[in-house]
Order: sequence, then C-alpha cells, then structure tokens
Amino acid sequence: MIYINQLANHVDTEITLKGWVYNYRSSGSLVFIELRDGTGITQCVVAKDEVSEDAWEAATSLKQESSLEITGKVKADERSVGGHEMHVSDVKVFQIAEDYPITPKEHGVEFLMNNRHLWLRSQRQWAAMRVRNEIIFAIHTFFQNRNFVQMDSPIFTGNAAEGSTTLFETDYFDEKAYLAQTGQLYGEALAMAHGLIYTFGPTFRAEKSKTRRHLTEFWMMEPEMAFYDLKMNMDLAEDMIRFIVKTVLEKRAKELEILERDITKLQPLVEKPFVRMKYTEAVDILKSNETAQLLDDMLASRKEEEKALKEEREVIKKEHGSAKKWRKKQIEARQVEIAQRLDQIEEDYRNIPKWKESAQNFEWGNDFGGSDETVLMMQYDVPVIVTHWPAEIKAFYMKRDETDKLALGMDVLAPEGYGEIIGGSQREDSLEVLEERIAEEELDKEVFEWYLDLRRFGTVPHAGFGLGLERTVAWISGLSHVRETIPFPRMMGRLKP
RNA sequence: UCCUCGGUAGCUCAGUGGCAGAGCAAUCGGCUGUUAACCGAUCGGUCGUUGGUUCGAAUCCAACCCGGGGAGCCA
Repeated sequence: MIYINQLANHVDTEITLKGWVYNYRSSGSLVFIELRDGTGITQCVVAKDEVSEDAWEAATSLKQESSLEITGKVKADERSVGGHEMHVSDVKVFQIAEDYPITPKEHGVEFLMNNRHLWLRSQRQWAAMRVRNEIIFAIHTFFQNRNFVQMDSPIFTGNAAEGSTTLFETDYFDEKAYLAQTGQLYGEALAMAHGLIYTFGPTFRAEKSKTRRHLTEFWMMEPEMAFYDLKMNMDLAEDMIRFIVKTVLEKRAKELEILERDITKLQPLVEKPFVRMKYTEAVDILKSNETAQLLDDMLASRKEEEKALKEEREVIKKEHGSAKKWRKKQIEARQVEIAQRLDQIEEDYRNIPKWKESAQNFEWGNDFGGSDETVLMMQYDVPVIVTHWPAEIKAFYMKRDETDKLALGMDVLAPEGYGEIIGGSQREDSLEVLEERIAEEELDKEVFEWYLDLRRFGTVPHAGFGLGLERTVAWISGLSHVRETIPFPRMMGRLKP
C-alpha cells in the first residue's frame, strides 16, 4: 500500500491510493477530488478525455466521504494541498456515500458532538488526534529512557482515595465498587517494588462540571518515584513537559499548522526554565497592585478593540451594498467574526472586574479559583509550578514542611489559561503521621491498611504527580475545549456516541 | 445545585406583535484548473414542548425539556 504522506517518494510514477472523498469539485469535463486516506489529503484531477467511460462515470458520481481506489501519476504541484497532485487514469468506487452529514461548512457543537464518530474524519480533529498520539508516545519515550516501568493501577476500587471527590458507583457482585479517580495510592505500592514507575490509564470523576476543562472520563499519567523529594519531583515534571513540547514541535509541525496553533507561544518553554513559586508568593502576586493594574490595562485594551471593531463593522456594512458577490461573502464572514469577538469582549467586561475582585480580596488559606489561575498565568509565558500549599486544602497523604502548616504539594499551571495540568506532591512517609491524618479527616482506616503497610515495611521518602492528558493535549494543540482532545469524550450529559 | 446565554429548513443563522426568510447541503442543468469553486433553476418548516395574554404570537408571559459557557470541585 502507498499512502498520501509518502507521495514525495513516488513523483512521476503511477500509483494507486485507497481512501475517501474529502471534498469534491467539478468543472465540465474536469473533476477535482480531494482524497484523504488517514495519512493526509491530496488532490486528484480527473480529465474526461484521459480516462475510460466507466472511470469518468465513477468520478462524476462521487460524493463527500465516498470510498474509492484511485490510480494515477503523481505530480509535484504547488497549487495543490500537500504540494502533490494525482493525474488520474482510473477510478474504482467501493461505495458512494449518500448525504454525509458534516459538510465543509460551519457546524454547531451539539451537532458535531452527536456526529463525533464522523467528525473524527475532519482535518482539525484528525490533527488533534495525531498530536495526542505524539504526546502519549513522547511520555512513554521519556519515562522508558529513564528506566521507569509502566504498570497499571486498577480501575475498580473499593474506596475513594481522597474522600472529597464524587465517584461513579457500580455494583460489584453485590458489593459497592467505585471507578478509580486516581491510581496514585497503588502507584506508591508499585514504586516500592520497582523504584521508578508510572501508570497511564483512564480515571473517572462524577462531578457535575460543565466546563471546557472537564471530562467525566479522562486519561492520567502518574509517575511515582522512591527516594524523590519535592525538588526532584519538580525537576522531573519540568523535564517531562519540556520533552513533550519539544517532541511535538519537531514531529507534528504540520498538525499544529492545521490546528492554527501559534507555536511562538510554545517555543519559550523549550529553552527557558519554568517559574517556581511558593503558594504564599503566588497569593502576594495576586493581591499586588501590578496585577490590579494589569487587569485595568486589559479592560482598557478591550475597550479600544471594541471601538475599532465597531468602526470596522460600520465601514464594511456600507461597502456591502455595492460589493461584488465574493466580496459580500467575505464581508459577511468577517461580520460573523466581529460579532463573536464582540460577544467575547462583552463577557470580558463582566468577568474582568470579578477577576480583579477575586484576586485583590484573595485570602491566604483558600484554594485558587479558575480566574485566579488565569490572572496569575497572564503574567508568564512558561508554566508556573506552585508549591508549599496550606495543608488544610491538600490531601491527607501529602508530606508537610517543617512548620507542619504547609503541604509539599506542587501544581503545574500551563500558560494561556489552560490551567492546572499537573498536581503532585512529596508523600507522607511516616506511619504515625499518616495515621493521625487519617483520623483527623475521619477516613475509614480499615480501607487504608494496605497503604499503611507501605510505611510499615521499609518506608522511604518518595514523590509523584499526575498529568492530565486531555488538558495537556488541549494546551499544546491550542484547542479551547478538552472534548476535542479525546476520540469519544465522556462528560455530563454526553454518553453517545 | 446555582448563575448566564441559546433552541426557527438536513446544517449555519436572520427575523422582537401583522404573508416563514437567506446562505450552504440535496436534486436538475451549465462550465477544461477548481481550492469552503462558480452560475441558473428546483426542493425544503411541529419556529424545543405545554399552557396563557392578544383580533392576531417565531416574536410577549409562565412552567418544563434540551444544549453552550461559567461557579463550586478538579487533571
């Protein structure tokens, strides 16, 4: 089989491609077929007087997503997508697809989600899945090269790991079982067996979150390392993220281009070190005059943008009446764009004062809200690692610093408002302290006995973290919603397809 | 659970009290270099549902259903 992404090796030779019609245009005795075969898209040109009557009949009967086999000579052609073109000598149809629902026009979210099984064939979705795959492969490469062993944590568990989150309950032979919300506690057991391990699998959260950052089923990669402290944990997380970003930039440039990703936003973190700060510093920054000023400036720049957009809208509105048809379309498209941006600005007007208030009045001891993360991250072009959190707002298993007030947790926040992509910590390694915590939080000690064994039999300092795959894919791809970063997203109210 | 925006043709939308509309898709015809091709014609409706106000409701009111964004919670 020859695939479209290998066309450069077959210029001026006759080959056969198998695939689907991505788009179709005809012009009298010429037919242009944009063929996709899973590896890419190329244009195939069929000329009536160069093919048999049967082949011409087949070519003119094609519709979007029809499946077919095309034979022809590969030509280098600048005019064509991908830089190559097929001069067709024969066309064989597998099936003519009738009324493919997703046309090359715009569609709404609900419609596309209902047709997710078909939407995956579209260019942007295709590119996003390729980036996802590259990220997964980069993660495995990174850890395998460092002698980590990939092991799997169970999906059915008998108890919640942290007590706080809502879990999916299932019936397990008349016993209650929950779908795992993290593999971490198991990861710790595995690290005590192999030293360096990572788990990679689906996790489940039954929270009723309807936002662009949440799924009920998502994939998490969780390394756990014996003899690692917080500093080593941070270094590992930073090295890993840098490796992932570097790899995607190198190997998936074409996909990032399809996704219209502004890669200058990713390049800084290939060379620059990440920003590291303690929670207390982060709070100071949030409450600072500089942050307040930044938000005021943001509001002012929105006002200017709004004025400019409204002026532009008036100008093109006048032009519209006497414009030629193609220009009219261009104007109409631009008007939709302007309307959308104005809506966004309208929302910013409502949000920015709230963000400012939330940041200015932030009280030490609280967890950061979504807006606080955004406001903090507006000030950096590389990820920020926040450590030393108030112990009360962090999980019982996190080790505390010498003051006993601060947990040695770390959150890695991605730039551009993508939020928390990593949460991790150095783990509490003292049996006594851990027993105290469990009592304090009124957790059922019984279910943690096996976990406490890890502290009874050769306990060591250790640390680990969890990387949210979909948030990472969204950030690197520049996608605004995690639902486009997984083939079949599961979220509140969405179980099909 | 709460806040907020929305639901009109297969799709994307316009229509804010007085004849149900446009573009795309589909169907037919035209065109030898198209790039979301273009040009002409045809087809296409339970205006989310139920009830109310009104001479008259897609439009106003109420309840409910469904979806988007956000809060809380989190990766």
